[in-house]
Parts: sequence; structure tokens; C-alpha cells
Amino acid sequence: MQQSAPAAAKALIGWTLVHKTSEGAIGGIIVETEAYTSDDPASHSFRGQTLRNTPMFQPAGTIYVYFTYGMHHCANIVAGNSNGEAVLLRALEPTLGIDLMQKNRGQQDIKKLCSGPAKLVQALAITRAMTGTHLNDGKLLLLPPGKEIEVAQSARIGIKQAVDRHWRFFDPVSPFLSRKQ
DNA sequence: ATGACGATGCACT
DNA sequence: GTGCATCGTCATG
Repeated sequence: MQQSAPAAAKALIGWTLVHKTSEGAIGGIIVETEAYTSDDPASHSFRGQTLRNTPMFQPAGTIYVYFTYGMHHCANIVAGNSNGEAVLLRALEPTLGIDLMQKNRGQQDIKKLCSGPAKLVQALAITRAMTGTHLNDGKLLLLPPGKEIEVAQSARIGIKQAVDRHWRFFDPVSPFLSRKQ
């Protein structure tokens, strides 16, 4: 995870993200990520450290949750060496606590539970209170892949800057992506 | 003090 | 495909 964000983003595909809640464990296999770095005009860290992006400048494995569009939250895992790099979690294949995810999302369709960065945050009940915490703290954890997974890449979604950096990584055969390829 | 703008998702055409 | 809800953050004046 101390590797730079693009390498970390690629390596995270296939790992399982788990949130241990009082209701039970909720989680899924990471099938889509994006990388952001501090020399990257599309990144929150591009203009240096601010109050909001402080977690991006903390050690790798720190969680960075931000609020956007006046209503959504998105979650990152910090990469690099406390230098403003992070991996945005964009989609999961639901595997643990699917009934809880359905409740959290008000959505029955498994394919729509975690097929977007704000959706997965809502499904796993990740909150802004977790920003700045670390994977070592134990509420959120990562489990290694059970098998090898092919990883494709493309331009990132929803940004207007640095569109030429193809830092979106995904499992091309997964039906749980935020969009078709 | 203020205004422009999102690393989105959903309803609707 | 298009329109829009909704508000925290930060650059600017």
C-alpha cells in the first residue's frame, strides 16, 4: 500500500473490503478503483494540503472519506508515502452482509448495491467519522484475493482534468462495475 | 463574506 | 441521453 497510488489501485482489485459493524460484517470484493496523486490536476491533493484532504497526507492505509455534490460520500485508501496519494474505491462485488447492504441502500438488486463510489459507501455504512482512521484500527479491513484476477484500465470517471491519465482499474468481466467497461 | 463547483446517483425522456 | 438535488470546501475579493 506504500506503493504509489496507480500501482496500489491495480493491486487492490480482487481484495475484499470488510466493515465490521455492530449489526455484523458487511463487505465485498473490490472490482473497480481509481488512483489520484498530488501532481494530478484531478486530485483533491493537487493544490496541497487543506483541512479536507489532510488524511491523504497521512500514512498509507489511512482512510479518506469526503462529502460531495451536497449529498454523497466517497471513500479512499491512502497510498504512497504521506505525500497526497490515494485510491478511490469505485465498486464492489457484494459478498458479506448482503441483507444489510440492501437495507442501507433501500435497494434489492445486488448489481446496484455497490456499483459506484457513493453507493458502496452507503451500502457498507462507511461514514465521514472514519476519515483519518487507519486500516490497522480494525473497523475496516482488507482480505487477500482467493484467485488471480485480470485487471483492465481506462480513463477515470467524472473528472475534467488529466483525462489522459488512465488510472481507473477494473475487473473487465465483473457484472458489478459502476458502468460497462 | 461570498460564489462556483464538484472523484454522484437517480428519475425521467 | 439530459436535468437536477444539495451543501461543504476553498479560492477569491
